[in-house]
Amino acid sequence: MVQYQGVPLDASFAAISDATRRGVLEQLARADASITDLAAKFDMTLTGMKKHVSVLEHAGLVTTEKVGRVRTCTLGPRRLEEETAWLERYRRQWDARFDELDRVIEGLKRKERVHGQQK
Amino acid sequence: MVQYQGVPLDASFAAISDATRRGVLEQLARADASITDLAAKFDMTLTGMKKHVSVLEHAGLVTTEKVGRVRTCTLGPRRLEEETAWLERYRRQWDARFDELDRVIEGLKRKERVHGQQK
DNA sequence: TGTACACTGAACCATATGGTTCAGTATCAA
DNA sequence: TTGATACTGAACCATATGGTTCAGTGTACA
Repeated sequence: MVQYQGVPLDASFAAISDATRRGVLEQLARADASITDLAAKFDMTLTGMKKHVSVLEHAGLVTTEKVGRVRTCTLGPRRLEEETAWLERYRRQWDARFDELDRVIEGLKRKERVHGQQK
Repeated sequence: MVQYQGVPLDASFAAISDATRRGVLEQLARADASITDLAAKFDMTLTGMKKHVSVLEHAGLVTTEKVGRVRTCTLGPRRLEEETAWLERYRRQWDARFDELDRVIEGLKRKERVHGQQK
């Protein structure tokens, strides 16, 4: 099986499998924000939001920097390129698989016709 | 915030956040398989593999049909289109965000130059 | 008929997840 | 210096996850 060497697909797909975290990413795409900002926006405690941000940070999707009291969150370096690539490859395989099935079915139909003629 | 009405992004992203399940999908892209086949391929008990297949099935990524003793697993109807769309939209926002940052930085540099001249 | 096979469900286990509260620490501002 | 703000870490909770074993049920086949 393919090993996806060092590519943390697990971590990033898990990170974006949560609606709150997807929302945080979209928010940060509009503007940087503090933990307090995000906690307010998503109606959650600071501690709760901190955990979500940590998950996103570990997945490389967000970077943070603390200046004074405030930790500012920014979109991280990763653009979900490997994830997009995986999905696109999967879709190509999916298409290929169903094209193949179509051919198999066509083959069966053809055989059926021949069979019918032989009767 | 966007609501993704009825679109089970959570379920599908969670489903593909597991390496075993991604492997199962790739396997099924090559050929249909029984639970026993998959369990053997991924060195797992039947019960364990059944659970993974159930997760994929609930996410609409796999369909199964039991004939006699054997449950055959096939790629499901969903091609991860919504998921791909979400990722692509995110990447566009990411790009836009960093273009904007570039402009801001350019602006600061320009100001800095003007400031320097005023001294 | 009897035996082997393929799956299924229940129960269990360890760990992770998504949240909270509470008790800090550090910083800002008056 | 005092008080408010912003975060952080520990502890806790309920539930989910990823796996197992064990005890079935139903099917195929000699």
